[in-house]
Amino acid sequence: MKEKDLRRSLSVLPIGTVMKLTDLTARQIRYYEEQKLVIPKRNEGNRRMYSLNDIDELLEIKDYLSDGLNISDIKKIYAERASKKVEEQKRLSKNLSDQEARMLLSDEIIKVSGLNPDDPSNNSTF
Amino acid sequence: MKEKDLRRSLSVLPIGTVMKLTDLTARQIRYYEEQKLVIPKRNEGNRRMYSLNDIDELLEIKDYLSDGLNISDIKKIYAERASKKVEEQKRLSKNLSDQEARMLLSDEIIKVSGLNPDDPSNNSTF
DNA sequence: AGTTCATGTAACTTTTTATAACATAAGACG
DNA sequence: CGTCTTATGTTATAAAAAGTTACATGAACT
Repeated sequence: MKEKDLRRSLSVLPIGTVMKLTDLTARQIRYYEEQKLVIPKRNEGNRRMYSLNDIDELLEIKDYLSDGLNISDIKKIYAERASKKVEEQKRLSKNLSDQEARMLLSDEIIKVSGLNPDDPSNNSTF
Repeated sequence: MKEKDLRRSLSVLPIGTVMKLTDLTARQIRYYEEQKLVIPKRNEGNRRMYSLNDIDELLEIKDYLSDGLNISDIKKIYAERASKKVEEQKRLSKNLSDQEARMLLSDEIIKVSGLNPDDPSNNSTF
């Protein structure tokens, strides 16, 4: 389900909302960014804008920390996960047809360019 | 799917985000509120906070307006829809057991009280 | 020509967020 | 024990975002 991924990766939430949703302080959220754990997009005015995926990551970090792990432990977990993803990616790319490759590319373009509010097929944005 | 409804009704988006998502100006969004079409929640600092449902309504209003309807036409459509909902509600309430009624009530309480960030069953917020 | 509707714009205030610097409690550790 | 590190709190200051209010305006209607 590709569309859901898109929605979840839209950076639309300001830090105040994230604070409420995660029950973290702004200080904590910015600190985890400083530690390169969750790096939000910025809007034109330099405000941090978070996605639903970012929220999930922050909640995960919160859990790990309360379980006694420290930031570098968490970084290791993320590194592990990332390398697994790369492997999976390699495995998949072996049997991608040109057609499929084009589709994935267009998905990426949509993600980078943001929403297209005039597209009438976007009945429900989320 | 009740959980999805809850997510969609969470007021988490500031007006700036809504502007981008709907391609409406702040003036337009506030005007539709003045006309009682989409009335957002407010945060502690009096800022308007919108839900995903609000976004959908705004997009619908935008469509209707560009189709040549005016605000009072749209109000009529909404009134129509609301009365249908009331009928449906009446019809359903006929065969609700006490058990079901209690469940619906607890759903309402959750909605009104906002998120419970400490509930460990909330694995993914959205 | 005058009125209404939907929207633009400008002025001014309050709230939110950013950055940076200093402070500190709790553990780790020689 | 004293010191260092880690994660977080606090405070000061600046800038961006958003609130309200009032006035302006083009298009459509009568």
